[in-house]
Amino acid sequence: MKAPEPSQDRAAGAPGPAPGRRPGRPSGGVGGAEQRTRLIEAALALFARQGILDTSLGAIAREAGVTPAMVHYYFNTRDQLIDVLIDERFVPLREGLGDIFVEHRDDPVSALTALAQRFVAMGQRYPWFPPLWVRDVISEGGVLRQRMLERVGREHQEKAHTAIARWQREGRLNAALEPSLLFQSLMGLTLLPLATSQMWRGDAEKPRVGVEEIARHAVALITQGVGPGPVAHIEKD
Amino acid sequence: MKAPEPSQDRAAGAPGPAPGRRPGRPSGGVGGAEQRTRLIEAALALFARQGILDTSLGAIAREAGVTPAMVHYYFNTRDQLIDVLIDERFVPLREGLGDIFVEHRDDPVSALTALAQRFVAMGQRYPWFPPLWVRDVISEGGVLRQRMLERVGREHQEKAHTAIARWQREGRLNAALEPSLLFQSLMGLTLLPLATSQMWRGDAEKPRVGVEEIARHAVALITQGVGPGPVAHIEKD
Amino acid sequence: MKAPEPSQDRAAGAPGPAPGRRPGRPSGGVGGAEQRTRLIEAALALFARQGILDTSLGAIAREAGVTPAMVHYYFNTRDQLIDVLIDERFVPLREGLGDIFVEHRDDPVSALTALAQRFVAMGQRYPWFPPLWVRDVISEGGVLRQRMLERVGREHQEKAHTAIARWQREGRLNAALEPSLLFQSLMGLTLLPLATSQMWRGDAEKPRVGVEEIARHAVALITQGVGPGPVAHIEKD
Amino acid sequence: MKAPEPSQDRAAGAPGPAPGRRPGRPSGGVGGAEQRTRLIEAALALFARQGILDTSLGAIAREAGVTPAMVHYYFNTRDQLIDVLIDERFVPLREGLGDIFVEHRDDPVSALTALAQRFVAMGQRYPWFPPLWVRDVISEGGVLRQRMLERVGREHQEKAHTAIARWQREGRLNAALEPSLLFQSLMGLTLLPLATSQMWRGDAEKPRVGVEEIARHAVALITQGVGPGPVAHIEKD
DNA sequence: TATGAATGAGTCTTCATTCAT
DNA sequence: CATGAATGAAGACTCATTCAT
Repeated sequence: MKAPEPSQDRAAGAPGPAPGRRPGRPSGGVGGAEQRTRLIEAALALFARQGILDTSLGAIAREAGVTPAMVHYYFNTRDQLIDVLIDERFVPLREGLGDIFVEHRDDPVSALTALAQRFVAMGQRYPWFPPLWVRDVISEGGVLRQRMLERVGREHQEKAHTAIARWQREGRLNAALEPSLLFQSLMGLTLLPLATSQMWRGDAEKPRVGVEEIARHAVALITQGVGPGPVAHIEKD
Repeated sequence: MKAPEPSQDRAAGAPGPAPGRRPGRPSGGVGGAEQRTRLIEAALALFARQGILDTSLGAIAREAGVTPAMVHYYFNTRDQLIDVLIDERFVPLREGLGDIFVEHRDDPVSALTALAQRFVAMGQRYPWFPPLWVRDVISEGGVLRQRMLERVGREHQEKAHTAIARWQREGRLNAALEPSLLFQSLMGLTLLPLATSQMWRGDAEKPRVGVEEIARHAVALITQGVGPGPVAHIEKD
Repeated sequence: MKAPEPSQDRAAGAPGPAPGRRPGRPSGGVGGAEQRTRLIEAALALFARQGILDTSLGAIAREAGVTPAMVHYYFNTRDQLIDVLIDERFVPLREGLGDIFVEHRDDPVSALTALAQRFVAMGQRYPWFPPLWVRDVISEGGVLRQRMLERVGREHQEKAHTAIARWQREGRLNAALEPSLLFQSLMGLTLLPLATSQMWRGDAEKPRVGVEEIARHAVALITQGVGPGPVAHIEKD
Repeated sequence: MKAPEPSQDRAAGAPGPAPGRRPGRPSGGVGGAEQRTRLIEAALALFARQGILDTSLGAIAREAGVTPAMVHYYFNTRDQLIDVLIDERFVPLREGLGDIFVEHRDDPVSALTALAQRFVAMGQRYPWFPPLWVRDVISEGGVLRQRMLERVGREHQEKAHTAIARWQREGRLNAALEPSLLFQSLMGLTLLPLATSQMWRGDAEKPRVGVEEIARHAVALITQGVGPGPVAHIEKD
């Protein structure tokens, strides 16, 4: 209960000596900021592996080698931890994404190709990204989905849609595509296989399909479709 | 986890005898098998909405209008409920999928097109499928992923890979594609947007992108790629 | 975390046989409503002894010989338990209180005397009442204070004030008294000593001042004041 | 306990390094004794507002603008802080109280009147006193109750009882009163309304009943009782 | 003098599961 | 066939306290 402030029966429970230091690094200093980073990374790793909702703070603490109370010490609440993750790790990922549209303003195919390659590179560099994107960003009810929208808005998406629609009107892009789906398709073609392959886990067996293959496959699909490609053109000619 | 925000479901009527007398008719028979079906469907709906791990048996019972103990009565354990779901709902979905490869043996493009359309149709008919596929089948650590593999194996996939590779050798399919990724790409292009659009929820406002658009977009992408298409080329010529 | 619905890592933790029945009455039936009553009474006893905020649900459960989870089974949350207490135990206490004003409409002194005696009787019959009144009703920030106001409102108080003010105008009541304080004074003169004396605890040593003395003292004070009383009048005469 | 409602204090700035850099000046010296006094006063204010058991050391530190560790630095443990409060703030309040009995040795009515006025004055000067008296001194199980008894004993009370009893034997005081209750009655008539009125809180809206009214009411009640007073009687004659 | 870091214990709450009826 | 009662385990969060710096 405790309308404004907690703690009960406190008088009853004597302080207790609690002499035996048990877990974690009892002392020997790690440095505050360092510990915080360690926790953030542990959280990202576990969130990617198990999903956000299904990862307990205790699990994160264990992964980082500290007590669960430490997680609260640094982030106060689970929600705030997630907010930190979004602000410090997710939001920065978007950086420079818009530039691609600007640079390749007149060549949509190369723009989308660059975008696909960028996604793959991101997924390789930040292995937690693809799984989290799949599970907690695009899934309805995904934890990050709502928060990202709150924090970041739809601006970026809208811009992309506009650019795509323009290209279509100019006859530079397959007019049968749905502007609002293309972006997602690109991410799906790249991040989905990255999320599935366990390559980002240290202990996994050698994966059959590597980052290279994923990038090549995605680019091939978006540039040429599944058909036999240039050959077909030649034949047509 | 469980933030301090009051759980919506809890408010609706908790397990205890507390206030609301609880739903369902206490007696008056519904018929065993019927009840079982009702529970399975409630489970699918909730699993799709919230993810499997984040749906409690109590929530399922509430959704179906019975007591939590009933769920145990019919399925014994949580794990067994999931197994039932896989056997009775997921596995059947695969049925007839192989036929497409046979029917379109000599025309891979139309085969893949048919496949894409099939996925969209499946997603439309079984609205729980796309979200569950995204969250719990392809996501690493997804609950269904491991079990599906145990129960179903990779046979199907292997067969598809073989067919695709053959088409590539025969020059009928873009050779730059990765056989083991193509199938997943197809599903991604169709199920991903289906999972994201809330169209499967009855109470959602009219979505901007409907099933039609998703199918058309996917087909356009796989058949022609993002480029302006052969027609444009011809015109250019 | 868990936006709408809880439970995490559940998959990881196997059910476990939990063979050893430990506390409580493992079985042997107590009957639902009976248990509920038992819990309410345990709660009242502890709340009276330690205050509401400082009594943990665990303590209540222990007092009633059940697991803490049982408390939630019957009351869902702490707040709801308190609401039940208010509705089922506190509110009924007020019953018939207004009648006193009606019965003694023309004799304020006997009305207030009756009121004082009524308070003492209430405190004797429901030993949890005086301590709870002192700690959680009149104390600012007291848990019951706010809730009682929400549920019951000030109606009763207002009525009493009006009656008192009328008596004063009619010259039947000491005009120097403050109408809005008189009611509280009466309760203070009766419930305060009842709250302090531990007589309501079974294990206390024989108290020096019993219920009788408290009632007599309060009545004497309000009817005659501290002065030597009738004697003075006689002398005056 | 601690209901799900977000603790107001927590929002203000939790212990962790989380977001808000924390209050106070990190360095720049305030002077030890000064700091100690500030803490004592913060503690008194919060204890009065929320009760002793329900005020965390962290809340006190925050109120005083220092780190929670500082509280320990100055007082070692929670219990010792309370002891300091008793010794330095509560015990001194008693000072000079006995003199009243001596001064008005032969006029009990004016002695008790003076006493009542003294209580009101104390409550006005030390606004933390009435709430703490109600909640933590008179309430059974109140934190201060036991400690006060240990540190101060019943001496004072006994003396008062003796004086009162003597007056009664001498026919100067209403013989129907209970000596051991009179003192408490006096405090109840004065401190109780003082504790209830939020006047001691700076931000409260103008209270209807001020210190003046409380004093007048208490004096009127103890000197004349609730009846219309001797005057009325005389008139009747 | 002062504080950041860290922890163990405790609180409320939820949930899967069991069992007697 | 169905359910109410009950429980153990776990999770998030708070807090008093310690300690090295």
